[in-house]
Amino acid sequence: MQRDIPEVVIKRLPIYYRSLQQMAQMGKDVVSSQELAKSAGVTATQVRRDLSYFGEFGKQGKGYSVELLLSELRRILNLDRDWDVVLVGAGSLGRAVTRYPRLEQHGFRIRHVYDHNPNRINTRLNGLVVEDVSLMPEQISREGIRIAIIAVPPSSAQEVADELVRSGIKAILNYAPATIQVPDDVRVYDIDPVAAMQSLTYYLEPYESRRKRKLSSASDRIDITS
Amino acid sequence: MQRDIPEVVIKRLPIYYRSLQQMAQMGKDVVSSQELAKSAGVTATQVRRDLSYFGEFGKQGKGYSVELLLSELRRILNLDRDWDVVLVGAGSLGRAVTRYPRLEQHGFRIRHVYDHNPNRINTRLNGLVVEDVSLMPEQISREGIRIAIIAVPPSSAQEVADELVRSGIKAILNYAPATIQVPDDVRVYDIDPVAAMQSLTYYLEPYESRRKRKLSSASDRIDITS
DNA sequence: TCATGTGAAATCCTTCACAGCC
DNA sequence: GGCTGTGAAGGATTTCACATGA
Repeated sequence: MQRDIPEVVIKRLPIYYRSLQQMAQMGKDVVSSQELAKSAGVTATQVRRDLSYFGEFGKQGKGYSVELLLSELRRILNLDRDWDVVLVGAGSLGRAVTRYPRLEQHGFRIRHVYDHNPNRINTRLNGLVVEDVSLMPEQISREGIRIAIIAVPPSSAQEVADELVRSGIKAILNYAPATIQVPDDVRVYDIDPVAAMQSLTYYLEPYESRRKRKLSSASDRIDITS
Repeated sequence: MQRDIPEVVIKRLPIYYRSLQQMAQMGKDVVSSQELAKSAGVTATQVRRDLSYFGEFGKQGKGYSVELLLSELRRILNLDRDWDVVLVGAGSLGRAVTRYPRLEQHGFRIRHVYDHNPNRINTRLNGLVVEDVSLMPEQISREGIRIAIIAVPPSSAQEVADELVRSGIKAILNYAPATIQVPDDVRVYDIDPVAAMQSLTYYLEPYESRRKRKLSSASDRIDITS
C-alpha cells in the first residue's frame, strides 16, 4: 500500500464512507462525485482526486457503484474487521465513552477500561469491569491491542501515552485536553470540544447587542450553499 | 480585525492557549516559540508565524510573556467574555455534553437543552430542564444566542441546523455523524469519534498477528521526538 | 548571544479544464 | 451527453534562513 497519501485525504475518507452508508440505506445504487461531494460537504473534484489515490472505482458517464465504493473504503480503511480498543480513564469522560454506542456499532470493541483510582477499580461500567491501570501493559501486549482511547486528566495524559506506546499501542484517540508526544509510528487524533468552541468564537462578533437580530421569516431565509 | 487568516491557524490558537494556561499555572513567566511549539506539538516557526498574523507579541532574545500572550489570545479568540450556548438533543449524547464540566469552566454556558421527544421534555438534566424544541427559535432569537451544539440523530441533523440558522445561530458544534449544510456566515465544527477512529485504522496493519510484539523493556524504548 | 518576525523558497493541497470513455 | 480521472495551474501553508533588536 502506497504511503504518501496526504493525511487530509485520509481524514475525509470516513466522511465519504458515512455518506455512502446512508445512501446505501436509502437504496441508492450509483452515485456521482457531484452527489457524494454535496453529501460530504466538499467539492466533486476533491472526491474524485481523493479516490484516485487508491484506484479507479468509477464508471465514466455513470458514476460510482455505492456498494463497490463502500467495500473499497472498507478495505482501504481496514474496516472489514473489528478492532479491539482499550480505554484509559473511568471518570465522567471515560464513562461517557463506554456509553457511546456508535463505537461498538462500527466494530470498535472496548476490551478493557483502566483507572488508577481504587474507588473506581472493580466497579462495573456498561458491562465492563474497571481494572487497575497497572495491569494495562501486560494485557495490551498479550492481546495485541493497538488502539487506545485516553480519557484521563491532562496532567497524566503524557505518562499514560508513554505507557501505552511501550505496550505496543499504535493509534490513540485523545480526549485529554493536552498535547501528547509520541514516536513517529504512533498516530494521535485529538478531540477537544473546548478547543473547538474557542475556534468558533473567533468568528463571532464579540459584543453584538442582544435583540439586534430578529427572528427571520421564511421569506428572508438565506439560500443554503456553503 | 483582518479576516483572511487561514482557518488552520485559528484552529491552532486554542491549543497554544491551552499550553500557555498550563505554563501560567506552573508559574512560568516567559516562553520561547521553541518551548511553546514543543508543548503544542507544532514547530517553532509555525508558532511565530501564527502569532505574527495578529501582532508582535514577543521580545527578541527573550521570548513571549506568558501572561501577555494569554491575554492577547483571549482577545483574539473573544474569550474575555462568557458565551451562551444551546444544546439540541437530550439523548445519551446530549446528556454527556451537559455533564462535561470543561465547557462551563471555560465560559460556555448551556442555557437551554431542547428535545422533541415528549418523554424527555421537562425532565431535569444536570440542573437544566429539557424544553420542547418548538420553543427554540423564539428563545435563541430573544436571548441573542449565537452558539449551538447539535447532539441529535443524523437523520434530523440537517433540519435542526436549518432551524438554528434561521434563529440566528452563527456557530455550531456538531456531534451528529452527518454533514450539515449551512450558509457561509455560519461556522460548523464536527466532532465524530467514529470517523476519527476510522482514520486511525487506515494506518494500522490490517492483520498483524497477535503475540507478534513483545512487551518492550525500558532499554529498547523508542526515543520520543515527533 | 539569543530568539523574534518575516521575505523567499519549498512543499502541500485544491481546483481548473479537458481527454477519454461509457 | 454525462461523468470520471488527471496533467497542469493555482492557491494555501509550512519551512528555511537570516536581518534585526534586546
